[in-house]
Amino acid sequence: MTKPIERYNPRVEEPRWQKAWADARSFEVSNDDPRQRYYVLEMFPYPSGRIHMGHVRNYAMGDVLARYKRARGFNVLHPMGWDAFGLPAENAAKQTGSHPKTWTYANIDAMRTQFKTMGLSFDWSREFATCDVDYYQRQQKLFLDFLAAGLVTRKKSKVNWDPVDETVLANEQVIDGRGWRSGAIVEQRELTQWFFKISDYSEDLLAAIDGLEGWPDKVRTMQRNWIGKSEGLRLLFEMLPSAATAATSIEVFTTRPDTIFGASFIALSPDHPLATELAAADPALRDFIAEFHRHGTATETIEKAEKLGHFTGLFVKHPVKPGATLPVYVANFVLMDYGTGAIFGCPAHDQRDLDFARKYDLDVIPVVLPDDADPAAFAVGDEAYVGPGRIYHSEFLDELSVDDAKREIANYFGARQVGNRPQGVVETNYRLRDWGISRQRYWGCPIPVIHCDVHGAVPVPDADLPVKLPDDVTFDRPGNPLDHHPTWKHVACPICGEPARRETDTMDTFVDSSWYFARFTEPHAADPTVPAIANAWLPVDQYIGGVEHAILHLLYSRFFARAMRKTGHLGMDEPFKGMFTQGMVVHETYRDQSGDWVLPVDVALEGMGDSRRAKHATSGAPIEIGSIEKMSKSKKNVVDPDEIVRTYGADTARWFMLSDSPPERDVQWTEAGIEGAGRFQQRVWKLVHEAIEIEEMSASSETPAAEIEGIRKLIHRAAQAVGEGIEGLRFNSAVAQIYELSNGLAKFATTLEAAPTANGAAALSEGVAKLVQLIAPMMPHLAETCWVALGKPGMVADAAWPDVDPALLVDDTVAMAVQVNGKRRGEITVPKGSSNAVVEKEALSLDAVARMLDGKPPRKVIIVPDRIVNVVI
RNA sequence: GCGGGCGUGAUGGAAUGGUAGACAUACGGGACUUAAAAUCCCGAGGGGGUAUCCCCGUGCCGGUUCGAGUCCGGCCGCCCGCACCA
Repeated sequence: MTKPIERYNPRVEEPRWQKAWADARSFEVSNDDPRQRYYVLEMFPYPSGRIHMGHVRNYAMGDVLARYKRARGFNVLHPMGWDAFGLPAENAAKQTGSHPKTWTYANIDAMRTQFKTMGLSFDWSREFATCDVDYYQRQQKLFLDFLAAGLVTRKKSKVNWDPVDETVLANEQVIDGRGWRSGAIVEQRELTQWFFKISDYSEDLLAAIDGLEGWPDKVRTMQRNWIGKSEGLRLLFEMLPSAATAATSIEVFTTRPDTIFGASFIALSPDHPLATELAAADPALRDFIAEFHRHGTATETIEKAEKLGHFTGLFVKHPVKPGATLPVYVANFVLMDYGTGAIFGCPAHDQRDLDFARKYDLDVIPVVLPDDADPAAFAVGDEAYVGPGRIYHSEFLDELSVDDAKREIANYFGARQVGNRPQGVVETNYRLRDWGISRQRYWGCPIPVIHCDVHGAVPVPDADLPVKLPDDVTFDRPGNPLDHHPTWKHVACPICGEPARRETDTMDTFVDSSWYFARFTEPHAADPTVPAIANAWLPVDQYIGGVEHAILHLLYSRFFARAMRKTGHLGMDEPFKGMFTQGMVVHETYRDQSGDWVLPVDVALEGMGDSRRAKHATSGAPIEIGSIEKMSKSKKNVVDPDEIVRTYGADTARWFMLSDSPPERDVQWTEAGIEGAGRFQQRVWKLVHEAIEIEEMSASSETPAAEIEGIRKLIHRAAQAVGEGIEGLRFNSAVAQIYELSNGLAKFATTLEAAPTANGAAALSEGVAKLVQLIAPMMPHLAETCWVALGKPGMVADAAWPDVDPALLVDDTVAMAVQVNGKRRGEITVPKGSSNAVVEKEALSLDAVARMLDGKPPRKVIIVPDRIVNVVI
């Protein structure tokens, strides 16, 4: 090397290229571009004010794909916006006195700046926040259209009340009895709420999952389980007359009508109307129900073992055993909001029923015989038998399979009458409930409805949209500021003009994120979408986000697509063709001797393996190294992206995030890892300069053609493999391919420096130029700087993906492993496509093989052409 | 409890049923340096012979196969999701 190369300086180069891309509007996309479209979208963030490493990983992945697809000639839509409504803004208002709007937009500005330093290829001209009036006005329009189309309903319902956030939570937002955001124990309250009728689409949402081939199986399974379809029978039991109630029958839902001959009791939910009625005259039952409500859903995980019941004194007729009766209990394990809120218990074949029967000493009658069991000996102990088998002890169902018996008994009850109704009706039930969207909050999209004493809930006329949030609100007392506002809610009824009240509830923020992907296709349109344009872009080709949204957000968005289709805003049912859930960013945790968490930047590490020790970087106090966990502020195991960008540059951060782990798995952030990524950045830079200098050297000899071909094969194979890796979102293997190419080129450059050749320099130049293009999606700034250094025209961001010469992907000769009895003993190199006879002869003549054969002929020789030889002796 | 996934060197991880450990990180040795950093070269699954040879090896046990990290069955362990849904 004749002169030292200056180090690549990302602090200078990165801002320079970010400006160049912005000036050239490189990533702004036109809806009129005739090229094939590709829509890549990462889940938009909540504007907390600072980006974190999880964002860096998420958006780096999407950016690689977007830049790659651009290089492949697609018209790529890659937008960015803000999921900007929600409670933190109100909490900040309470704590700091700043207005939610001010706080939110300031956060957005800060995060936008941070995103820009990452060099992400977003079309910023399409940016919006869900709290923009422009956006939520259109969301109100969608609400009204859904309402008109019968997709919205208002009903009184028991709701999950979060006492800390003072708001209602959807079932899905309650995790282990606690609010998903506040962590407070959730209480039950009864309120009138607005609902989207997502359950109308239960079957459709379930069936369509089969077609979502670009989704992870895991997510598809989670959605199926969430929708929770089960097929069963609604069955009427006639009651023995009782003075306690006028009711004459109890309706149950069961998926196991085949076990009816094994029934030994009826159980009602504590919330069942009949239970409520009976409790009025039965203090003990009243206490039982009250006790149940005290526990509610909150402690269900703890008390799951204990099945408790209260006998009502009522009996029903056994529907298939004339003269027999079954006792009616109220039981704590029966849910009111699933099926009919009542069940029949068959203890032999349901674990819960068995636990209950053992406790209250009820009959356990087995009626399903496992296939190889002895009917005389088979008995149920502490474990119910829920598997397949033959029905027995069941008269006309005997000998049938479980499935056949279900059909038979359904027909039997279908043909009988109780009162004026069939005794049994086949019914499909879903776990999926309607989506309650009412929130008693200020910082959300106002529900555009006016309540009139005469006309009830009246939609706000389209012409009166938007219903804007008032700016002059205060947060000095609990509850909803919209409700407290002196004037905002007082309006005239749109029908009669008499004084009326605005709906003061706002929408669940999941509504905001259920259609933003559609809005991005034409973000400034007067209507929510321009269907022709939205339909051209959607579905999103590749959606990328965290697995924590695998159920709710994706299910709601799928519902929205259907609802928007029904109301003419969209033309497809499924919004996301490809879905990818990336893993988290994790880091070791550190604690000092008083048990307080310590930031990684304050920790000094030494040693390795079991002898690793940590101490405080400044005080030297000992630090305990804890488990590796998701980065979180509470455990302080966080690394600040700004800091990383300042120290190493955005490219290095992106590269490390992509290189270290498969994208769907968690990636462990390590100092060593980021440093290694930084070194690679410098190696590329150095290699580019070596290639330039070698080109300028005078060549006295020629590199042998075979060697040149070897290099060119390396180059073209890497290009091929990197492309395939990115297409398959296997970024880590694409990175490995780039490393191999770079190592190979560096080695070649070293030999050329000693003995320069013209043809060698040309091959090296080709390789380095292609290398720069291959790294461009991942380290775009470095690639641009190298591109200029190599004297290439324009920007690499606009360059086409390198062509691959298919001829260079195949070899004339092939190395075949030679095994003896399945164990590798050597290798032969033969022309590709060699006949088995040639291969066998070569293989058998290997020393190692000949030695093991010891003069005897092989028993068998298996040859997989061009792959492997196995000699069996 | 039910459902899904995963178990490979010190570490992250590669391997259409066909040469296990690519690539990276960490580590060790060497070169350069007054020294260090950086950089470059070399080594490396374990064990034995110490040369170029042999044995063992992808959580454990068994099976299918000429051949199993990969497929099948049964265990063990970890992770994720759902959780009284009749």
